[in-house]
Amino acid sequence: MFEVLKTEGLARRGRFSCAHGGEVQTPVFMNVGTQGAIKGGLSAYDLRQIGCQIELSNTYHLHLRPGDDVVRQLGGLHTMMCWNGPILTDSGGFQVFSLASLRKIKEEGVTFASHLDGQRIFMGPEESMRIQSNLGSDIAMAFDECVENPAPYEYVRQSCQRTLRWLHRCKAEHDLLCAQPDCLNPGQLLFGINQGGTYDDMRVWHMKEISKIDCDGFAIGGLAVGESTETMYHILDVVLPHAPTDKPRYLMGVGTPSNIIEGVARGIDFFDCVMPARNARHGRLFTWKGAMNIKNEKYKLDTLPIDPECDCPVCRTYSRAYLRHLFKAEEMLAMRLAVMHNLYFYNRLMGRIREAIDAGCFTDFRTEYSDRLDRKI
RNA sequence: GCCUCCUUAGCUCAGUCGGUAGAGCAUGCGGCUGUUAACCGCAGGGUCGUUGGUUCGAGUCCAACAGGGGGAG
Repeated sequence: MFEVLKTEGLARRGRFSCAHGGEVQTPVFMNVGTQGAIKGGLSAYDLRQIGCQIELSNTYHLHLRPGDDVVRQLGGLHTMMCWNGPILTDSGGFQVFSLASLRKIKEEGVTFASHLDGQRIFMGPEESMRIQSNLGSDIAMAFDECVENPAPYEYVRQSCQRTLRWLHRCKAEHDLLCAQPDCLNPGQLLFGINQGGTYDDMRVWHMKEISKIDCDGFAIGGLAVGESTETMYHILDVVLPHAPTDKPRYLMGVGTPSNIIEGVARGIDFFDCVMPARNARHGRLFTWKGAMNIKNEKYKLDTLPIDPECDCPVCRTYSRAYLRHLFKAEEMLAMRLAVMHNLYFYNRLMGRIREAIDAGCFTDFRTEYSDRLDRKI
């Protein structure tokens, strides 16, 4: 189900298979469709056009709307959104962080006040697994607590231990659900999540503990949530030697193009991030020379494509000046084209990383691009 | 020609009892990392229509003029 095909230093070139859509080539970027849709107006058809291998949706958001029971009655998330490729569902653990003002954590789980209408929502490990089972995703994420950085050592220690206990409960419930005769996706996989804040010993202890559990992959969570980039890289350096080598490693919610290159260099196989889509909607576009703000006045009469080196459908067709006009005029086409370009760029970035590892020149690729792609132009 | 109201930032408008001016939008720029984000933040921008008068001091009170809206005839 996961195979490392080639390595260069710590970087891994692999392939991964799950119930839907055949093989995923890694390292891979998962395109984020939180509510079963890529924000910015992209369809499942568009996802194919921009080279998306695997899509990510969210347990908390789909539970609230339209409801995981509804999704199940519609045949599951794949059928509902007409995407027959692999889908990973995040567990709701990130919402413990992002909706911190709307929730209370206890041993059993987390009580949220719905961000839509305030209604009380209880979600613990079992609830998250049941919802993800109803969604029928290919990869379910363990329900964890994503702790903001920096956080006091003692808080992180207790949270980590609880997240570990939650993982045991997730695993048990997941096994139970997959064994049921009416299970929507009996082949659904489960990834555990490493936490531990910015504390080396907690990170390592937690990774060793979760590695003992028979998960199909392991994620590094709780990074890019307040700490410096250097700290994030340091934690990866410290924790990844303790992750199983025969299972995929997923760096959750990361990140910038440079973060991804540096993550691959440290042995990460899976990434996801809202950044390319969100920045696109806000007019920040990635290119092979750096990131541009298409709304800047200097593009008013610029007839070049967003990135002359890019062969995405947007760059093959439209000018910077037209994109800028669409943004200034607040046409929805602006966001759609911008998101298409940025996601194509991210998927192409992963493709070039894979090609580089295959060719044994990832080190050169890293040297050429790591400091360059986040830079403003 | 008569009566009346208006004139303050690029636009639409606030501005208290007279104490040398604010907002929204627009513009420019920045931020965004398992989405509560088509969002958030910062900045530039003013001979307060003109000329006089009263006053220690006028966007504010008075007069004339200019431009504009409305009304009566």
